[in-house]
Amino acid sequence: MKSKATSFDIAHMAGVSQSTVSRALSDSPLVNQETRERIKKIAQELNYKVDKNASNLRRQHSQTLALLLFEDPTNDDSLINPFFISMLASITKATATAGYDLLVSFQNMNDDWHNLYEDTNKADGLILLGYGSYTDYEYKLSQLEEQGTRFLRWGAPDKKHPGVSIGSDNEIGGYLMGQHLVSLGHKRFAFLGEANVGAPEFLGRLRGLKRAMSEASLDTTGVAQADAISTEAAGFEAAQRLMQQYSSPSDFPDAIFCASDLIAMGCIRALRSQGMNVPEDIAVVGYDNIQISQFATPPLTTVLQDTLLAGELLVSNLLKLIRNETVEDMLMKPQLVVRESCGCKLKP
Amino acid sequence: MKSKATSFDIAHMAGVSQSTVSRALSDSPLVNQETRERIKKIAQELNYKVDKNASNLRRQHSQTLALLLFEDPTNDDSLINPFFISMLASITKATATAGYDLLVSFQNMNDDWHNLYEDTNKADGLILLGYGSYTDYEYKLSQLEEQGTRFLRWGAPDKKHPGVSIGSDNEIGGYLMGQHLVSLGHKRFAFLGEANVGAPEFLGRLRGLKRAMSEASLDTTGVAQADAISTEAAGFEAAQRLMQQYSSPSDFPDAIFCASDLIAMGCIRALRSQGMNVPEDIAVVGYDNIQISQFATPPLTTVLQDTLLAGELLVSNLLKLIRNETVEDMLMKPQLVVRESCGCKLKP
DNA sequence: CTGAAAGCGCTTACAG
DNA sequence: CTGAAAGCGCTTACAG
Repeated sequence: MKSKATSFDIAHMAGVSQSTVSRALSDSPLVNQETRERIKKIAQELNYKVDKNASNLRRQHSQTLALLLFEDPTNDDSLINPFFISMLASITKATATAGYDLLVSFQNMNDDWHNLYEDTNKADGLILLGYGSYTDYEYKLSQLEEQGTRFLRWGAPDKKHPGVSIGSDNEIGGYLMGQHLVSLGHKRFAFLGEANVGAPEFLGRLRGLKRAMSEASLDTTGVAQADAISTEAAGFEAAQRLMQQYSSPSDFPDAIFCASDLIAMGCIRALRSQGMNVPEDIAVVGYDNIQISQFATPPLTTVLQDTLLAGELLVSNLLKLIRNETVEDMLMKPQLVVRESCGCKLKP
Repeated sequence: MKSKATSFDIAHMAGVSQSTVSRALSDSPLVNQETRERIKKIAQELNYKVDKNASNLRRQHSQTLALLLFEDPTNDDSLINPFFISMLASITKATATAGYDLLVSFQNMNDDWHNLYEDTNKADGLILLGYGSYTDYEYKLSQLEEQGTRFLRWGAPDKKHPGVSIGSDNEIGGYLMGQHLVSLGHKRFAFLGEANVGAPEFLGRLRGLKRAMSEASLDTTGVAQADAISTEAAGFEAAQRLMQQYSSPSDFPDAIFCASDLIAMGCIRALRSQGMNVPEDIAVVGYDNIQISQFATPPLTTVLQDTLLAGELLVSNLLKLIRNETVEDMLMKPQLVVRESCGCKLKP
């Protein structure tokens, strides 16, 4: 294993100075075309690559972005939210397209965050990706801001929090779903998913549902609800708890709006285990349009968030921040995906 | 945004030399305890962090690992194999535990691989994670080896390929499943999944199945097969093609061994759409034990690969390689997970 | 235990 | 268009 070539080796072989090698390899117009080509050929033969540590140190930036994934602490590793995975994939892609590298780290919100990368000049900027409220972490966010760290947050814009955020409009998502459900003739609803300030996404979806109900002159006070984090198992349990709230099956809701597809799948399993059929006896819908939702039985009616676009926006806006351009909060509009679990094939 | 503090700033404030600051911060025993504490306190107040670029440049290593994920080119981003996701999570965790950072990149096997990180000193070693054969990439692997790049490959050990690999024993996995299926009384089998040299994992699973059949004196020549990559959609189509191979339903196999859980889920959907019930009419089993397999209808009998352990082994062995220790190929033993889709609740 | 100094491999003013 | 030189912020022999 021979030690790696440096720009001095190339310079020596090409009979030029090291500065010229550096310029040639970075395609500086300052260097003679013929010289440039000669240098590049030698570099290739030696399999020379610019040392990023040296280059970054000198240029004072790292040409890499860091992604901090905050998973619900109750989840174990195997249960990474599929929605995050799509985001991970699209962020990775967008980062590479922009010529940056990506450092990935799964963080616990309660962790020390020592590895914030930007502190150590390992990354030029941070993307924070997690469900839930950032309320508990305001101090950390303020600290980031104070240090001049460039970061972007996935989630609902919230003027109370430091930093810029890009998110999907959950209220509209819930509203679109509510409208559809109402148009199908459903009148009594239940909501499965945490509905508290710690889960602003879910809360927004519920709010949208209620708005659609109000517009259809339905009474929103009777919407039953049971807490669930975004897992299949939590959805299963929440559905069981929900059912116990009703004294008799005749009181059951027409439709259950689940705050995520994973919850919806657990809900359907719970209903089935009680002998109920979806959507014949009761409609169940989800949110996220995760990969398997279309293959569920029945295929899930859900709300799609454009993760591809989201990843691109996150990356391009972080890059803007790094270039010291101003960036505004953004809210993306989600889209309804109608399949079978809402009962639309049966009731209209 | 004030510019970041350097070790010289700390030194100035502490009234010591910069060397001492550097030593104190790296917990060198050479520095006086009281001095060390004073320096550390100042560093914390200034929110000082060692510049990794400078440190890495000086120490000639980056304290980071790179993960190159090779996805089946036919898949789009949203369809990342769930098995890979578990591996990603466990590798991330193991890397962090070892005090390293992780660079992640989704690569197309056909790409140029310019970002190999190790070339550019951005990473100390590489983990290659992908399904399928490395045959087409032997040249690139040799090149890696030639350059002295430390890398480890997930997959079946293959003496023909350069580098060390860590993998799961697919032949044993298939064998365990085959044994179980045979013990349940199934006699005629089909296999869903690519069975060619380009898919050594799948091939190994099929081989294991056939070994179990042979041991039970079943004729292995009659095992029907249809190609499928590891997606639900491919499983669906493959199952349809498979069924067309039989002239009448009475010829149908007793059990279909799918090369992955995703394929199995597609297969079940296809059978169901033809009016067949799983496992009453036909048993279907998968491989991987992905998250949703336990929630499928029916819950999937499958083979579990310990991704947590796999991630840890990949990281710890790569670290050994980096320390110039010798590392041997490893094969992990998979485990049978019996649920309902094999018909075990019904036939025994 | 501490400090002065060299040097990791680049990029980029500065001078020609 | 090219080269000599400075310097990015560290770590670590070397000398005391």
